[in-house]
Amino acid sequence: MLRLSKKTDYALISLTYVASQGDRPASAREIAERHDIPLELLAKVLQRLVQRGVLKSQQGIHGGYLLARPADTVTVAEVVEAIDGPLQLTVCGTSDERCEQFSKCNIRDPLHRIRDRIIGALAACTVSELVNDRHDEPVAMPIAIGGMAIAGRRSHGSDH
Amino acid sequence: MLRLSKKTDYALISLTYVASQGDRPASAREIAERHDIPLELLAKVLQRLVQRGVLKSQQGIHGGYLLARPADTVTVAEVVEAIDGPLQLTVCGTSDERCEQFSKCNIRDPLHRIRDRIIGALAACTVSELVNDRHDEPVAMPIAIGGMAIAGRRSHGSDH
DNA sequence: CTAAACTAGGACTGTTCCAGTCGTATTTAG
DNA sequence: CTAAATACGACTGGAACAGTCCTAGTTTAG
Repeated sequence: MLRLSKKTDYALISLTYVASQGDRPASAREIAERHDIPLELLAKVLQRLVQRGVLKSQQGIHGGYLLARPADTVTVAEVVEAIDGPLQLTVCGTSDERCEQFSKCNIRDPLHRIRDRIIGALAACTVSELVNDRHDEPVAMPIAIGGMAIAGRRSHGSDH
Repeated sequence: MLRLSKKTDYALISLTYVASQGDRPASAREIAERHDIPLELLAKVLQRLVQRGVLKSQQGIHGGYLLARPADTVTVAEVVEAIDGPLQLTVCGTSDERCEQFSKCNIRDPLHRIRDRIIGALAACTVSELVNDRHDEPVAMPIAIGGMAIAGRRSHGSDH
């Protein structure tokens, strides 16, 4: 354990990409294809980032996502919490939740301090830094990757 | 995600307790009862810590576990790695393992740096510190004498 | 020598929770 | 009106963790 969820991973990848695109809105489909991420899953991640005020969305046919705030104000810690919820090192909450073993737990406080330090490590990195350190082709946009990129269209109500 | 496994949690609790008992070996049963941990599961955790050279065991009827090294040389990072294996923030390994999305991943290096910082946070805390900060009834601790101290089993200790 | 209490360790089951999918509604542009 | 996009809830599958069971080997007491 002690790893990021895939959703959080996808969120960071997406934010980095969106930030690298400046004012041009990036659609979920575009992000998914460029990074090999399941579209439907990615969509939910992006929507949650919108709810949390990290991204803003533009609906409609030429819609997509943009950063809601400057890239250097969005920390990795914030993204992790937005997707996975508050960081808890153990099941018996980090604060004052109750668990049967609570009173018998001899390492509550030190663990709490370690948690704070981990959050600190996550908070020390912003999306802006992610963008600067990425190694990513800026906007090449390969239309055909080993065949029809759009071939995987899902069935929609054909003739009715 | 981004939480410790129960096993790691149990390992830290056990090490803290074992360390607090000085030269008296603590049995798996004793640790399990005092902290409400399933005995069989705990046993495997302790065995792994022996294999990793963190604990040493004493077999036979009055057997149990002792620290294999001074408490201030055992870090939380080491315990986490002993139980959960090497820390990986994402499935596509932190180093040079391969995953399909690897080449398309735009946040590899920053994530790697964050991982190092987290390990640093874990390495900064030793079992010795855990012992000092615990809030645990020390169980009648005439350790200096060693040998005969048979700690009574306490079923419920509700402090605070 | 035998029984009891312990460690050692493999095999097995149960369960949770993440990852991914599906279906449908809504918005926007041409 | 239709196509392409966001929005969102409900559902399924599966991997990995959590926990159990069983057997073997070790040491001490009587």
